[in-house]
Amino acid sequence: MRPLPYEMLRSNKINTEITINSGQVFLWKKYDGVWYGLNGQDILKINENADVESYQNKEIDFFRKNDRIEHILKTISKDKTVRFAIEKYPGLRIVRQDPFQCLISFIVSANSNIQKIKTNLERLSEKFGDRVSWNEKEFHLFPEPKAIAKATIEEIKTCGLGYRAKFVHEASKIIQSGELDFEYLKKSDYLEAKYAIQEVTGIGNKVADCILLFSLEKLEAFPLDRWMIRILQKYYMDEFKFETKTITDRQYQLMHEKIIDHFGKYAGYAQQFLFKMERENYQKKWL
DNA sequence: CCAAGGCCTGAATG
DNA sequence: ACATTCAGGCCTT
Repeated sequence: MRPLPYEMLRSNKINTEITINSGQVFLWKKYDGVWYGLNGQDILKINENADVESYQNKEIDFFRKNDRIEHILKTISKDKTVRFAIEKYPGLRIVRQDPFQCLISFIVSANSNIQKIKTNLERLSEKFGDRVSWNEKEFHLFPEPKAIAKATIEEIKTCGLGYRAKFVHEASKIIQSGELDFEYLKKSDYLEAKYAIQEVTGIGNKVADCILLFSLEKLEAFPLDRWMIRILQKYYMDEFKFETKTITDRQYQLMHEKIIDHFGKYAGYAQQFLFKMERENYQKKWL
């Protein structure tokens, strides 16, 4: 199999624009050509080189620069489809998010669309997050668990969450109580962590995998949403074909096992490249 | 176990 | 205009 171009693996340059617009994060904005993003109780400012400045002066490896990206890209380059995607978006990365914000974000994402998810989360932050200013700009931090936990479901609904408001409320209470401990989950193995967070109503297979991949250090998580199923059917095996509208737990799990067999333990990175590729293809049809 | 139906909301379609 | 449909699923029956 043809190896990836040497220069690409060497250059190792992160494309912040593409990474931010790859469906992983929702609360990022450009001010005067500079990206600012909410990350829990922190705000991140990034420059063209993906250097991160933290409002809280924290050391955050947001773009996972410590991952052995060259090794990972080689490992997941198992077929021409992923290789094409990697060659097209070599600077795409998976980010390391604040777990609570990530968890709430993807509960909100269920049966929704990016534009609406953004609006919902912005309103949630405005209503329940602390207001701060930084570099002469006003921000609302992402709400702390307790701030949402003590709100009523009706108040949460004013952010446009609909039936998800109840889930968001419940999740916040669980996190606040310490019943779910993110630091512990980061150290747990994939399945243990997945079972644990799926106890929260509103977190099913797909949402759980997003949370695990983007905030809990589980690079083998491979979120299977509508898009990914379509991609797998289109470019991969017929085994990924479904006649039914809903995918059962068992089907999801079997699919994930096949995916790990194919891509290996960094499958989550493969998912991100495939997803980005197909989304761009789709959008072009409408531009 | 599996499959169908309903769900907040708002933008896009007809 | 207005009604349907559908969108990065999930839960209940």
